[in-house]
Formats: sequence, C-alpha cells, structure tokens
Amino acid sequence: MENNLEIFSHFEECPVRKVLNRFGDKWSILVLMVLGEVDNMRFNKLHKTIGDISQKMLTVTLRTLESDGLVKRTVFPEIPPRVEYEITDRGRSLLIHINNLVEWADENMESILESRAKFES
Amino acid sequence: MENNLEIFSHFEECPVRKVLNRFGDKWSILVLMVLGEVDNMRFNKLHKTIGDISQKMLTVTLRTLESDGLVKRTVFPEIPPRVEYEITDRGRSLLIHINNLVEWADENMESILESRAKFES
DNA sequence: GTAATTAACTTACTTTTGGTAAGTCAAAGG
DNA sequence: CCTTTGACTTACCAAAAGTAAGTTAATTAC
Repeated sequence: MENNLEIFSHFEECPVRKVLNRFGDKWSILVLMVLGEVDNMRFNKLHKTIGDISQKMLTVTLRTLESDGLVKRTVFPEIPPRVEYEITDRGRSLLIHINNLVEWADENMESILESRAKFES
Repeated sequence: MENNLEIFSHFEECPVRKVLNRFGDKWSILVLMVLGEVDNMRFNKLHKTIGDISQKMLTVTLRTLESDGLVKRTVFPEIPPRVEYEITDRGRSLLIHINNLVEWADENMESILESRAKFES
C-alpha cells in the first residue's frame, strides 16, 4: 500500500484512460451489448432496437466503435443502401468484462439505490 | 441469438444503466482506483495525487461515491478540518471488475490506437 | 497581529456532449 | 416525374460537465 501513487497523477494523459474514456459515453456500451446478441444488425434495426437513441448519436457511436476495431461495418452497394454491423473478436473480448460489470451492477443495484436514498435524507 | 432484444429498448430507464452510468464520468473510476491503493486518504492528498482534478469535481465525485456506498467519509471535528476517505467492501468488489477492464485496456490499447490511426486516414 | 492551514461551498464562466429537425443521395416502382 | 427507401449529414440548440477564483472557520507558527 501507499506505493506507486504517481501512476494516477495527471492520469488524463494516460493511454489506458484514453481507451477507457471511450466507453464512458452514453451509448457505446449499450450498442456493443446489442451487437453481442446477434450475428449482425442493420442501422435502422439498431435504431429501433434501442429506441431512444438519435440517428446522429447512433452514427457517431458506431463510427467510434468501428474506429477502435470493436465493430465491423459492411456496406452493400445497393440502393436503397444496406449497411450491416457486427461485433468483432476484440469487441467480444471487451464485452465479457462489460457483462461482468453489468452483473455486478445487477447484484448491487438494489443496495446502491437504497444507499443513495438514505444519503439524500 | 436474436432473442430478448426488448431488454435494450429505452435502456435509459433500466436500473442497471442507472448504476453503470455513474462510473462513466470523468473521475469516479480514478478516485476509486486511488483509494484502492491505500488504507485511507485525506482530501488534499487525493487532490495532489490526482493532480488535474478541480476541487469542485473532487468534492462532487467523492459525494457520489459516498452516496453509493463505495467510499466511506469520516469527518474529524477539528479546525482546520480533517476528512478521511476510504474505500468500502462494496467499492472493492467493484474495483476488481474495473481493474479487469483496465487490464483489458492495457492489453488492447496499442492495437486500438493503431486502429484509430488507420481509420482516420 | 497576520499569514498559513484544510475541506469545503459558491459563483460565474467555458467546454463538451447529446438531441432535434431538416436535408441529401441515387435507383426503382408506379 | 414524383415518391419511396435506408443510411446517413448538417446546422442549430439545450443540457451537462468541468474550471477558476473567491469565501469561510479556528488554530498555530511566525
């Protein structure tokens, strides 16, 4: 204990944080979870499945996931256009950890919400 | 596959997301990681250890973590004030998963950054 | 007697993020 | 030739998050 605390100093510039920060946004984890449930999915199906995401944010989120190699985007040169998204192996390897976190949240949710309620009073 | 997709619809109202969203902010995970390394730490020591967090955000972050029962806050009624923060058992149980995620980020960081660079060109 | 110390809180301000609504594009169908 | 279709773009606006600087209190060290 009490060793190596310097690691945390100005963690902003730390590449690990650069990576982790990407999943702190509103939609990335959710989109990854949905794509983890299917072989692939088209844009509009994703849009309808999630329901309360805007087109713009779905586009932005998918682009980010794609740029990080977590999602693969396949365009079929047809009209009207068809674009399919699927999770990559890297995406799946991340999803495992995310699901562990979700499981934790699921198990602890109730007592956390109680804790919050108590705190506010 | 392709079953139970309704879970994701309007996930906004989902309590699991309510819990997970808390850790998507800029500082919560970092503060928890620091407190995971020591027995306890005072406010100013935390401030200096992290370096680039503002006082306000450190206060807000600590209050949130406290309200969720992840961090314990102990005030000593002295002047100048002394307040000690320590991670709780619940906080530790979360930290395990976070560390797994950090480990994943560490392992995949390089290829993700490459992936991003390639994507931008 | 005055400066420094500590952990806040407050205010005013700027930045970042996310949302809305409209428009684009190109071919096929009526 | 006008509408439909899917997957975006774009311009604009609102909300959330973050920053900087100032204020408070009683004791101690100068």
